[in-house]
Amino acid sequence: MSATIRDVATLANVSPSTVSRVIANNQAISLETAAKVRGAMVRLNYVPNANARSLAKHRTKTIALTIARSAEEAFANPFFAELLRGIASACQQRDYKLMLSMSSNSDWEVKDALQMVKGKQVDGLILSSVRADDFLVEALLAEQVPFVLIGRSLKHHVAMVNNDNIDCAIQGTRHLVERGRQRIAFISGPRDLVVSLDRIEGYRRALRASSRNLPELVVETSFTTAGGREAMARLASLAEMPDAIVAADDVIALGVIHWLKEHGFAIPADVAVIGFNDDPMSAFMQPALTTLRISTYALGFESARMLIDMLENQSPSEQLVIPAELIVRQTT
Amino acid sequence: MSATIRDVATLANVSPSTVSRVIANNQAISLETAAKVRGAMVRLNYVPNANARSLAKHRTKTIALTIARSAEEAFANPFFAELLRGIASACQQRDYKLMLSMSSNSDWEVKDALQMVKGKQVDGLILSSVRADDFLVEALLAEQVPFVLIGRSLKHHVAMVNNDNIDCAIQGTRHLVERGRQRIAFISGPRDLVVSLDRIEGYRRALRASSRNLPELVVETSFTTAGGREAMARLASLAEMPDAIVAADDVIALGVIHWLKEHGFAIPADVAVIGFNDDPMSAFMQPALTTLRISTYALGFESARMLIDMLENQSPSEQLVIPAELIVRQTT
DNA sequence: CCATTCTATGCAACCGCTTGCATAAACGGC
DNA sequence: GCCGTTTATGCAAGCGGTTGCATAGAATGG
Repeated sequence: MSATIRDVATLANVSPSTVSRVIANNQAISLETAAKVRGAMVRLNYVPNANARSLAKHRTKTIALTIARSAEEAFANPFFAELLRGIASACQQRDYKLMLSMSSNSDWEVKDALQMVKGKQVDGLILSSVRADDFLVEALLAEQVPFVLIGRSLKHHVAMVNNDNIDCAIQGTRHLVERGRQRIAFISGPRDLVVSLDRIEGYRRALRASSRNLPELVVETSFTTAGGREAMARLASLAEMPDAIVAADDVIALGVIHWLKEHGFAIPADVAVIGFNDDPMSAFMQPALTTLRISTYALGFESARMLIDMLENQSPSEQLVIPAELIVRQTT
Repeated sequence: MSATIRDVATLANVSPSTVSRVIANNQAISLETAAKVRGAMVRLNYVPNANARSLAKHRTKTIALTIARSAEEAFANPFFAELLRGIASACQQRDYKLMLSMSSNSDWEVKDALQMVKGKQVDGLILSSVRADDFLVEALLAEQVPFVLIGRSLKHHVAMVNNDNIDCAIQGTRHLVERGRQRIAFISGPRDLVVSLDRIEGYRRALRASSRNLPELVVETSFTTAGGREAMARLASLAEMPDAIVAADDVIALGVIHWLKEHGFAIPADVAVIGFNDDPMSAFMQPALTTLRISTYALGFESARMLIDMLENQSPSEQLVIPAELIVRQTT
């Protein structure tokens, strides 16, 4: 077994409390004693037991990210990789550990998240991909668990970091309207996610605002490349094919582009395409994808920072909106 | 504060030990008592404190994945996303939690990993991207920490799951040789990684085996798209430009292709390209990328499974090699 | 019917660290 | 030189579980 605080105490000829105070950088401890104890710690290669510490202090310095999809699917989308990058980076800066929780079904998700927090494995949660009917949010609120949302809740005022997805969709759609497109279709992600509802809403508003009486055309699919292909195929089988697509995600857009190329359509001449996220690959596609850069990394970084702030200073929960930007490239 | 085992005990009119035994599914407890206790647990919404439990049992049911790059870079490459997918899935199956540790510099990496294990936050580690001079492996070995490697160690016999990277590179290179290419260059990832050394080795062997006396041409870059572009630019500035590229990673290959298209080279007519990994995007690139499918997901899944097996049965450490497959698409 | 074994449960020590309170020594003021 | 502060450290009771050992009562056997 590894050395305990008692071993250190014995070696340094002090009491365990003193060692504990040295660890905590308590000012009451004299410099000589502290030095003596530190010496003993390195000599014994001592590392404090985090469990014992958490048990006594009621804090773990660990947060968890919950991803509300099955492990099988979650990371197929680069969005999560980017998000994680941002979160990990903030954790590193603040000396927090990061746990991951993924689950496919909603019950399991709630159970797992609650267990981690109530079981005192983590101090708080970051929730990604918020559903419209969010049981988890309600459960966490009921249990007074500190958490921050990536996205926004339809019903509750909670800490969150989000994009203005309605506005994003307006920007993207308006861009196509301005390019003179006549049949602008929207390919949405799953409609049980708030982000999907918001983007659909923005799309609709932009069309209505256009004063050109453009038809609304919304289809739903999953946030995958395959989903994009399939949705595009459905749209293409319509009486009149769209001449522009707003895809709710870059990977969907990738699928769309792939389908279009395979079937001999020119982009953007025949069909213009616009995506969401500005995934790292999007600049490198052929043709390079016009997209809404939502700063996924910042979303992740800020959510972790906010959560840790809440945990440490009990500072009030914020509502942060990360600005997005339309990146015009070759597909429009 | 949430309910403790004592609260449950009081409510159920038994001792804490009995409750503990019910939690552990101890057979000695009578069915009635167990039912009574379970009733009390749900009534109190009881969740055992994982810290107290770990402290007493010396086990956490948590493992960590260490990623030996800075948080900033690690997830730019879809390889890690796929890997994580596999690991998370195995953890879910076996009811383990997953922690993440990322670090840019080697000292920090060792410190962080050791701290997690010696601090009893996790029971074992999965190490990704093994360096040639692996301090971490040696440190872990010295401390008798359970771990499994993704990749292989040059110096130590340890639990690992790997591809036969030498063979992969041979397959890929031979494929180009057979297509009659004359100047086959290899773009490697950082040479301090074992995987890089192995792939270079395979490339060399394949060329030598070709009996056509083909020149060896190796350049090094990072595992990024930008790295691929830059490396290709370097190769193109040579007296004689290569007519085939083996890229040690699909994202590198993507950068190569991008550079080639921009500069008006036809693929594969002028230059053939082959990658490694079969990232999800690779099938969808234009032209679709020929690549070695190394089953990244399986790599992750198996490594977690193996680690948990070791942890639970003290079963001997295995050495697993995941087969790879050459996927021929349009770039060769 | 009593001794013996078995079954189900309780007691209490322990896992390793933190922290409120107590205290001895050092200090300062008069 | 005495007393009230201040300073540095120790004591011991937690934090919330687990588990070896003891034991009361039930079951078994002769």
